[in-house]
Amino acid sequence: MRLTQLPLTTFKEVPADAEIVSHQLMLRAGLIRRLSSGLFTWMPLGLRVLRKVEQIIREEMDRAGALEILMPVVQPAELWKETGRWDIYGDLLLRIRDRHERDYCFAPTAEEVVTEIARRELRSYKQLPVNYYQINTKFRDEIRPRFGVMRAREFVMKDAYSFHLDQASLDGTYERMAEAYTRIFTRLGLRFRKVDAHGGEIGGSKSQEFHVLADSGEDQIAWCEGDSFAANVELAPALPPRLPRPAASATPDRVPTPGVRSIDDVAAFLKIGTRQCLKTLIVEGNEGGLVALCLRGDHELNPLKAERLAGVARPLRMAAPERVLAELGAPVGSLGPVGLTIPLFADHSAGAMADFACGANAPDTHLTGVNWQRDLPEPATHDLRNVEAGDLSPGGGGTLSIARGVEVGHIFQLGDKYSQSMHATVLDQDGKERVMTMGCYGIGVSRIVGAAIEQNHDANGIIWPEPMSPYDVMLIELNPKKSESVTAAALKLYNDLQAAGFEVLLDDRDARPGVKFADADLVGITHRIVVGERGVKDGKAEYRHRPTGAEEQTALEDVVEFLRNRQASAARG
RNA sequence: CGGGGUGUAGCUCAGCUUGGUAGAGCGCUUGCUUCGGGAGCAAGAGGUCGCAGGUUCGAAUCCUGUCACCCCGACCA
Repeated sequence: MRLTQLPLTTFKEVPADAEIVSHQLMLRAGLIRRLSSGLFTWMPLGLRVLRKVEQIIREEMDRAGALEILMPVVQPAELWKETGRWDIYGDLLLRIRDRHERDYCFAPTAEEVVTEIARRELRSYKQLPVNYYQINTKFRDEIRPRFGVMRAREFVMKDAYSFHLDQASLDGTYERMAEAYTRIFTRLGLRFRKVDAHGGEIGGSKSQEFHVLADSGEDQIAWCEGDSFAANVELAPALPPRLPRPAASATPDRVPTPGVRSIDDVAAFLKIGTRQCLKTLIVEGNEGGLVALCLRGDHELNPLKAERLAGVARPLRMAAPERVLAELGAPVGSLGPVGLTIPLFADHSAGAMADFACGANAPDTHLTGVNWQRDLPEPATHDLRNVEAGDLSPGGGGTLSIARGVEVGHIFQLGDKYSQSMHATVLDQDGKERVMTMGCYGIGVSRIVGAAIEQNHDANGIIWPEPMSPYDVMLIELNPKKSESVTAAALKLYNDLQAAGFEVLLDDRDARPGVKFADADLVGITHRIVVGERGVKDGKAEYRHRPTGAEEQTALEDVVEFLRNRQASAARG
């Protein structure tokens, strides 16, 4: 493709409504254009990237034995009513009505439709297992779309659904999908991690997520180098401290702390570390009352863990500050476990504290030198906090590392949640009707494009992992109007490279060199070849590798060979 | 949906407090000079100031309503 034929509009300035780099760069490089909140047009260059991602996914899904189908994006309400999700799914589901006043929705996912297909098509255990997949548009009416393509309302997802007679078969396909995903993200050239996850609202039991590592990621994941432990921080168990609680040594004291509220304030005011402070959080109980949760001051509450406690409301809700003040007689900033009459749960680490500071349950007052057992009853301890870097791994192999990630893939074992309610059955060996068991496997295709940029960019622009690069080669001819020999050399290279199977983007615009270089960096194509008067005189072209910035000269007639070697060495890794 | 903020040229923004008939930089068009990391000069095109009401002799500016977008929270590929 010649740039004179492709109207590429790039921006020097950062669009005001884009917050994260990937969104900014995608807009600046002309990959996408926003139509409306959470709705984007994929422009020619962006679409090429999206298609490359799709293709790799398609190849690996096919290799893993999955069957590609294409389901409607508009789905009838009746199916969703069968599983009950018409009512449960809520406002995320975009509902529409046709001319006959019949209800439909725009697919946020396709369990219902695929289960409908399966119950019609699959009759015998001999046909199982079957794994259907599609790469298709989804719509979720997110409360707050943001981060460009990373959380759009309309997006491209690869969704797969497998059907089995028994758990063993499901386990097998689940593992094959985990392997396929690992191959996909490896082939895409992304740094990623597979972690244990919780199933969310889709239901089911076993579930793992694939995260592209990026500092801007919304999720935190924890893993241990020394063992196989890897989990979303939501799920990672925090082990009780190894050392027993130190003996009480301080004498209890009551300290006026006017205006001191947060743990940081308390620690600073008392001139102690936040880990010497105990924080008391009040959440709603499941029978209308309140429940207290105690954590070490430097720890963070894990809501998922807390809502599993007996007596705690699900989902977890923090108690309103007014209610806390009214029922406990102290504002949120001055609470502590001493003398509390509501049910109390302490995190393991909180239970291991000695001589700690905490609120006194009186306005603007704190206690210091407090000790369990001596000053208040021994608490029931549970795992209530998020793990932190340096915590012991539950796998026993050492300590945990923590990083941020963007969730780009999620695999689940669904069990019979959908097949049961939709009565998707086959006959088994004994001629008995059996409800199939299911797995489902998603990849956020369009999100991968954003995540890849989050992970791979510099001050000048995007740095595509080679497999995602919209073109193989960015060919730049410098000052085309000035020198016919340059134009001729560039054109010959353009044709030769294409004949050799390379996808080439030729910058034949009548623009200044600086503009071309800047655009090339912004767009981020892996290999760049410059043909200019200087080099052409000596029969040379100049090569530059976008990811490393490494430059080399090569004879014009050797460029094809040169790039072949480059690609080969990249493929070897 | 709750809280905060913004809507002025394709993009980034100024002008609004104190009403007087629309601006800058980048981009775009044309010409000349330039030409190896976002050129210079000159001449242009381009905006019913988000929309609708209201106040006023007069509204981008003040008032009311409305819509859109962005940020913070719960959700997720």
